[in-house]
Amino acid sequence: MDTNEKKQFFSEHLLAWYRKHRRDLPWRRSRNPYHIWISEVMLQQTRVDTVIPYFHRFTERFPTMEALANAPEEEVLKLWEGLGYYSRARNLQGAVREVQERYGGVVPDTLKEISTLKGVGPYTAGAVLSIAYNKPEPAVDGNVMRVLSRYFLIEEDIMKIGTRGIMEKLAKELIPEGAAGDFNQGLMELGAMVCTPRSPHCLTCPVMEHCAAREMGMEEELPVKKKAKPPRPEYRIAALIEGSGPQEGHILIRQRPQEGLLARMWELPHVEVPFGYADASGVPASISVLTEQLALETIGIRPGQGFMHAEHTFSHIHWDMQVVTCSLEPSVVPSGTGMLLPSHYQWVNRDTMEQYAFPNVFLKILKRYFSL
DNA sequence: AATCCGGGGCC
DNA sequence: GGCCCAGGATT
Repeated sequence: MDTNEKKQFFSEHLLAWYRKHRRDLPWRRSRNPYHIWISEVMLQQTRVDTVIPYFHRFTERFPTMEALANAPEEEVLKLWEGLGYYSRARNLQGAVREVQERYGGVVPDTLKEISTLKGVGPYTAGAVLSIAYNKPEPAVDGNVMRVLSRYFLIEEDIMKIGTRGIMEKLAKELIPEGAAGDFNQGLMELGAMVCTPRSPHCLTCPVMEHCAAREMGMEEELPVKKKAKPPRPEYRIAALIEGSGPQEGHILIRQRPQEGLLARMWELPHVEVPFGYADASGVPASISVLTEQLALETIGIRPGQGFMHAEHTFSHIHWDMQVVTCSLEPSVVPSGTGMLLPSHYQWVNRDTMEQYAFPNVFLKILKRYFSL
């Protein structure tokens, strides 16, 4: 059997398998390019089970591009809370506004145009074009690279930028006439359900007969993937600043800067401390770093007790955080300005905190504090 | 080409 | 508790 026959076998059997075994997912009930676009952005780096409830809430609140375009950014961020990679949400809203203004409210159906939109890279472009418009464009994600690397025994490192190009060329050749959407979804469905990273279910695979990796007994060794660098550790101390008087029952939170890590999300005031300050015995030393830093922002605090320890891993940073309760102490701040709250600070209680978008690590701390 | 961006599941 | 998964933007 030559290469072309293997390709044809693959395309035919995969397509038939998908049409029989496809999962009934919310976004597969829609032909709305906007809804399909939302699902593809949410599905970047995020598994199906996690995305489903977010997709329902998001499309219910923003059923049309007009609704999303006109919404305040904080509300979009709040609906994205917990999903991570928050620039996806900001880019999506920006791109939808662009579609409203530049494309008359219609998601573009050409590779050139759709690729100019914020947050729409080669994968998302191919996915939306093929699924929403049935255009014969490849949509190569991690699932697809795993499936193709195994079936065709491709041993290039999939973390390399050039490997994706090889995969896209191959994936495009495989698309059956008039069935781009189903075929691309089938490729991803196979990767998710059968051709899994570990312990692939080869015995139920529709293309096992001609899978090169399977023939060689190499299915577990593929795809080849260079290991990522471990995240660098950062030691931090965070303050649960408890209000008194009119602010009884409230905690002070602040909004992060416009750019960078967790941009514009809300958080507990906290500072990075040097290594060695933040372990259990080092808490007293790190507290003074916290007090001094907040004093510079005109927030005077008197540290209280350790409340909890929290860890959070990003792809490139690991936060190791001690959380302490504090009370306000205006006298810590020189020149008596301590009672004026900087505008990016805000008091919240267990009810009003619902209005602000927090990264998961702070959400956990606040929920425990308020016994939610 | 390398780094910056979250968060969750599996064993 | 350690390992794996991984698109897009930026530099």
